[in-house]
Amino acid sequence: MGNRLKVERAIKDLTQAQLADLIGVSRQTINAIEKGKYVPSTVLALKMAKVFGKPVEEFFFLEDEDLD
Amino acid sequence: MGNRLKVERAIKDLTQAQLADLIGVSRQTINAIEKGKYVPSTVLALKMAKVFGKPVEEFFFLEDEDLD
DNA sequence: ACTTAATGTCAAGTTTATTTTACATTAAGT
DNA sequence: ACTTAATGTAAAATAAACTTGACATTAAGT
Repeated sequence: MGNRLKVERAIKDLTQAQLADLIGVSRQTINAIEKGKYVPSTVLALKMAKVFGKPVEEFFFLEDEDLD
Repeated sequence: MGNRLKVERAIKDLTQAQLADLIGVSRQTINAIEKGKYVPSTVLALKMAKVFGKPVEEFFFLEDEDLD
């Protein structure tokens, strides 16, 4: 799965730590997700959508490797 | 997190087993998600969005208990 | 009442997300 | 060059997602 977290954070002028705080996870979790190290839960994705003010699909998207 | 999976399945006329097959998980996983037993990964949510032809937010949504 | 498809559920096991702590690296400002 | 904020990364521990297999319950049709 690909993501545009860095860009969305930049738009809202948020550090990884600030975003982590806003959605209630650790800073390392945000970093790992942003780096594509693992896939967040849907609750996390929805919380981010709330913070960024746009739908999940605009910053998380399926890639070839995700297709069955 | 709440969901409208049962309704979306009905619209597409899909059984839990068929949906499971389409997105590459077990039938029990679909059942558990539908029953709110656990929260799926964002990849799963995006795959469902693809099957249902609508954004994630239309069938998964935050509830009071999800708010920090 | 019988059959069958669909759904619900449970237990045990594996994999993956997430936390905490801690330290290294990068970027920016002064 | 120095300081500080931000980011990257890693190891160990815990929690949660997901699988498989198996069985119980519900719904619908005949």
